[in-house]
Amino acid sequence: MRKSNDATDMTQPTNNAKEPETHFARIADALRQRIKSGGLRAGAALPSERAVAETHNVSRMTARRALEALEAEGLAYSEGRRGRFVSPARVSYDVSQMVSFVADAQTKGLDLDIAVIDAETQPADPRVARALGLGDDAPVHKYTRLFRVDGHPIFLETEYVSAARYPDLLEHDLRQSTTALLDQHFGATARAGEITIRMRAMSHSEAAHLGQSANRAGLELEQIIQNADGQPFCFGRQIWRGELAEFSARAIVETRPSGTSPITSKTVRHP
Amino acid sequence: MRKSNDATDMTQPTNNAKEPETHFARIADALRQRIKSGGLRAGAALPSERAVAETHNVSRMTARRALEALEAEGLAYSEGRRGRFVSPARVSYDVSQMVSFVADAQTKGLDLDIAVIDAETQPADPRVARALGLGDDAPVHKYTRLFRVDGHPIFLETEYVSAARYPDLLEHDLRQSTTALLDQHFGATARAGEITIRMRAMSHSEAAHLGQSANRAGLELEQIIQNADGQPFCFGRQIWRGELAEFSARAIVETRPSGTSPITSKTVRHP
DNA sequence: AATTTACTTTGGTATATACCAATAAATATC
DNA sequence: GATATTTATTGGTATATACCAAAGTAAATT
Repeated sequence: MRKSNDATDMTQPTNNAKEPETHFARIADALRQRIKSGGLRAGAALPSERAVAETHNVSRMTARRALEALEAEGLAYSEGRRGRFVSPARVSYDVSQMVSFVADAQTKGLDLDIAVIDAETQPADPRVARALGLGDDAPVHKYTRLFRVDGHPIFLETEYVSAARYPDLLEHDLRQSTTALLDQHFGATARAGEITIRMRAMSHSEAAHLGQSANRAGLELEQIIQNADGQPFCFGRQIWRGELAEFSARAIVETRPSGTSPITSKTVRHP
Repeated sequence: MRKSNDATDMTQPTNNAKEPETHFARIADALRQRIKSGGLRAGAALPSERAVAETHNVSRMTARRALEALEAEGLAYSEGRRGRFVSPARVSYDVSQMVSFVADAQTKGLDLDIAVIDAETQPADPRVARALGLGDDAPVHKYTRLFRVDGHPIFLETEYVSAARYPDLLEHDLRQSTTALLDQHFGATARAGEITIRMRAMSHSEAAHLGQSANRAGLELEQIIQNADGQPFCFGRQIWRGELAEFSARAIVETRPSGTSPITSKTVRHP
């Protein structure tokens, strides 16, 4: 069952402005109802474009627009030429408590599995070198892994660590938490992390690994993991299927702004 | 100029797998180049669908797909029937240091302006009541504001606070930081916050306020702001234009998991 | 000079059609 | 019974066309 996305429309200034109510929107509404009412549950196949076109007496392109609308909402996803399916519930990831999704997923009892897509050692590019505090072209281990929950690909991660510091890392089984691995075998304990989250489009190959069609938007999560001395020792970049995830964090207001300087408001354009 | 989105494709296992190279993809490439090379800078209008169709000798629908691909990447955005334009650089928001975007934006010297869309007092719905620790149907102030940076609508926020605790809040000018407002006039000081970030589609009216076409995906940021006693006093929901923002956070690993129990890896499906 | 009117451009929606490649299912072959 | 082979289904791409409403521009009118 889908976790109700109770993000009710925020802007209802008492007006019940009639929605455009185009043709494809009505069809999308109908399908949306079938999903919400439980007629189509998570994992179930949606009717094909041609089927929707016929039952609603519209052209296939219009049926397609309706189905794509559901995709955009995250209610459904496409598996290429296999068909479209109802999305499962979102997975929550608390980024401020733990730096490892694996550990977080474990405590929640999720059926997680990890596949190693690629692993190699190569010179660090400028961005990676900067993040890890290494010199340019310093050797780094780079490994890409695909994470699945209940069989659904959910995100793709590429991590970088210094090859000089952790020489035989790639000899270990990478299908586990690397923070745990680095902790146990190399004494590198995660103490803090800097995380950046942004929305961006997936590349062709990323989309392919995640079972998505190209040009889909996803969430990129970039993190630099530091040890007790504040030294960064692991840099990672994840691309998540945006409709399947949500990230939570706890913020602490440390720097009590002295007096909280009066904030001047700017002019308003639509008064 | 666009901040280089140095999210280089993560999955390049030495293979230079030829991209599908469809017709619309080639056109998108050409436009992408014009943007990256500076030929089209932030704010500039992209050629219209019909213009692209003519110069590349394709149908308008194919030209449209190319332009929509750029939108999906965040390189461009559509302003309805006004045309498509090159996106400005992303705005960064540090969610772990400050609970207020206004304060964060100020320190960065951004040209921020706030427009009040709606403000009213009404009984709390269950979700809001739960977040604020109030009884159901307790009166709350609800106000919706549109935030712009350099004239670009960037996010829409609806906040809820107890009307009983802060009776005349709506009498004040809401075109400023409400955390500052609550702090100065009511002694409610933000100390911590719980934040959730997820990707979702915008509603029609949200998209309209943000100058977007319908069914666009955006980033929802939900936050519960607490005072020094851990009591929640402000609940807010923001919907951001995903291509214009990025969120950063700092995580601290507090609970040192004793021994870091060995993590069993699951079976891999694509070995 | 300010306002109204007419025209043009633009993206959004919609139809009808066509071909392709990957997938899945049914069928024939060994 | 396991293995090829054929067939049907599906989403992805592409074309050509058409109408609409909103937005911008130019011309005519007051």
